[in-house]
Amino acid sequence: MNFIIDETAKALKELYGVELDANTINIQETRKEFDGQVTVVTFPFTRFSKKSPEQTGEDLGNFLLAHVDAISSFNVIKGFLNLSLSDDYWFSILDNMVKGKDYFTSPKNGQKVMVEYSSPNTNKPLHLGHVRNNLLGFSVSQLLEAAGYDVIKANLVNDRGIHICKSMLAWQKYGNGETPDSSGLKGDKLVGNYYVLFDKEYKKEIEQLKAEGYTEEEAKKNAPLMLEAQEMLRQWEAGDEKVIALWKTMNAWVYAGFDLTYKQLGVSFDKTYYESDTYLLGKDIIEEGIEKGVFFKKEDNSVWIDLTDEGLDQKLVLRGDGTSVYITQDLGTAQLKYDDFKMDKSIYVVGNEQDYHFKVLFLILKKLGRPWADGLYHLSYGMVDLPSGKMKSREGTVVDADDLIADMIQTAKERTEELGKVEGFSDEEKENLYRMIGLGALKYFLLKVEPKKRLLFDPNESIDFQGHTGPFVQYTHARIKSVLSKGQFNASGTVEKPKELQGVERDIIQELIKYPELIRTAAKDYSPALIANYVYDLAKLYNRFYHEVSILKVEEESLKQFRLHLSYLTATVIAKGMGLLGIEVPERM
RNA sequence: GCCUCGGUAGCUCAGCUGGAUAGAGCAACGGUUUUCUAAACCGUGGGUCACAGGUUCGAAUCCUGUCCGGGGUACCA
Repeated sequence: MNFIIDETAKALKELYGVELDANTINIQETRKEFDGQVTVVTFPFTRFSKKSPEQTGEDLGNFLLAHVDAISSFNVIKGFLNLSLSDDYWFSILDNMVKGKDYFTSPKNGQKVMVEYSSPNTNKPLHLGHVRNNLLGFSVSQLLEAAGYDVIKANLVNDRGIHICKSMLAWQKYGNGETPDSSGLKGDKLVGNYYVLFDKEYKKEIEQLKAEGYTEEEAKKNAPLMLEAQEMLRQWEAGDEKVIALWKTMNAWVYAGFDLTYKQLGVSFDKTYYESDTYLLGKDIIEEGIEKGVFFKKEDNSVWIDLTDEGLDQKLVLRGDGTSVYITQDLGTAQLKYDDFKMDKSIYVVGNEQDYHFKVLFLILKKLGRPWADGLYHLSYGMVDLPSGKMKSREGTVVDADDLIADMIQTAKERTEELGKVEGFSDEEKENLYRMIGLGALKYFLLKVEPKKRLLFDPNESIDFQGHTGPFVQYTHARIKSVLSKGQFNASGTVEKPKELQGVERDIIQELIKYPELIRTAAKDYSPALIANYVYDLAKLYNRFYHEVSILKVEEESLKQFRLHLSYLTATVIAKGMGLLGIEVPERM
C-alpha cells in the first residue's frame, strides 16, 4: 500500500506545492462501514491547502483518481479520503502471490542471533510458567529465522547449586534407592518429589528448633538439614567423587524427563550450556573491570559497580570472599556465548522478575566496552498466575507441564469424538490428530497474549476449542484442504481474473498481502502474539468467504479456479503462520 | 520509600509510531444445515478505555499527577 503514500506526496506537491516526507502521511485500512479499502487522513493537509478537510479530500481524491490507474473511485467523509482500488489492482496482487516464490520467506539477512530460552533448574519438573517460556523462545526463534536470521537456539541449564543439593540430600536420606525404573516415575518428577520432601523435613526441624527457643532466623540457619545441604554443596565444589556421582545420576534422570516434555512441546535446542561449566566464569571480567575503573573494591574486598548516575543503585558483582554471585557468572557466560558464535544479537527469554538483573548486566557489558553489548536483549514476559495467585512448587499449586499437556490431548479426544469427526482415521492418525489439536489449543492460548503481559490461567476452566483459539484456526485449515482436494486443485495452474471481485475476496487478498510485512514486524518486536492474532483474523475472514460464496459449485471454471487459488494461498499462510507459533495444522479434522 | 510493568465489555484479550461511531472470543439471547466439514456463519444486548488534569483540529493511544495490582530493590537465581 506504500504506493498510495508516494502518490499522495506527489499530489500534495502538485496541488499545494509542499513536500512532505512519507511518514507524515497517514494512511490506514478503510473501516468496513465505509466504501473503499484504503483511507488517507487529510486533516494534517489543511494547513497547506487552506481549505476545509472535506474540500482538501475532494481535491486530493480527484487528483489521485486522474493520475493513478489502480484507484477506481473515492469518497470523502470529514477528514478522511476513502479510496477504492480497482479489481485489476487486487487481482494483480493475487497473481503475484501465486507466481512469486519469495512471498512467504524473507531472504537471508546475513545476521546471526542467539535465542536463549527454557533454562530450567534440575531440581524439579517443568510447570506452566516454563511452558510459556519454552513456547515463546521457540516461536521467537522461528520468527527470526523467517525474517532472515541465522538462529542459534540455546539452553542454559541450571544444574548446580544449593537447590540441587537439597533434592540429592533428601534422596540419600529417605530414598531407599528409588530410581525412575523402580518407581515408574519420570525422572524429573522423582527428583522434584525429593525437593519437596526436603522442604517438608526442613520445616519440621525449624519448628523443633523454635520450640527449643531459637528465633525463626536462627532456626532456618542452623537446622541440621540445611547445614548438611550446604556441606554437600562444598563437597560438590571440591569435586568429591561420591557427591559428583550422585549428582550425575540424578541429573541424568531429570534430563531424561525434560527430554520427554520438550519433545511433547516440540521445542529443541542447538546448543546447551550447563552452569556447572560456567559458574566459575566471569572472575577475569571482574579483574578487567577493576583495572578499567568500571568497578571498585570496598574495604571487605567485595567488588561493586556504581550505577547511580544511570538512576540505578550500587550493585555487588563479586563477594568479599572472592566467590561469584549470579551476575558474575552471567557476565562470563555472555562472553562465552559471544566467543562461541560471534552473533549479532542475543536474546534472553526470561521472566520479568529479572528485569533489573538484565538491565544491570547489559549496562555493565556496555561500560566494559563490549561492542556486541548493543545486540543484547531481554525478552521479558509476565508470570503465569492462577486465580489463587502465584504458582508455588513447594505448596503444590503448580500446574505441571506434562499433566496439562495430557489433559489437553484428552479433552481434544473427547471433543473430537463427540463431533464424530474421525471416521476413516487409523488409530495412529487419531492419536496424532488429538495431539495436534490439544497442543494447538494450549500453545495458541499462551502465545496469543502479548509476552510482557501477565497471563491468567484457571485450571478449572478448560482452555477453549471454539472461537479465538488454535483449534478454530486448525479447523479452517482442514476445511480448506478438504475443498482443495474435492476440487482437485493444482497449485501450478494459472489464475484468470474474474469478471467482478466480491468484497470478501478483496478482503482476503488485502489480508494475505500483509503477511510478509507482518513477519518483519513480529520479528522486530519479538511478538508471536501478532502472528497469532493475524492468523485468526485471516481464518475468520476465510470462514465468511466460505459461507458467502460457492467455490466448487460455480459453473464458470475460471472463477472456480480463482477461488481455489485464493483458498490455497489462505491455507498456505495459515500453515506458515501457525508453524511460526510451533503449531501444526491437520489436513482433516 | 524508590525503580519498573500493567489497569479496555461480566470473563479472557486485540487496538496504544495520535485519527471516523473503541474491536474479537467466551458467557447470555435469537437465527442459519436435502448445498464445498455447524470446532462454522449471521444477528441482539453489553463500555465513565482506573481517575483527574494537560498537549492537539483530534487522545484508549503522548505528558504530568493520583489510585489499584504484579515484579524488583546492595552479597538468592
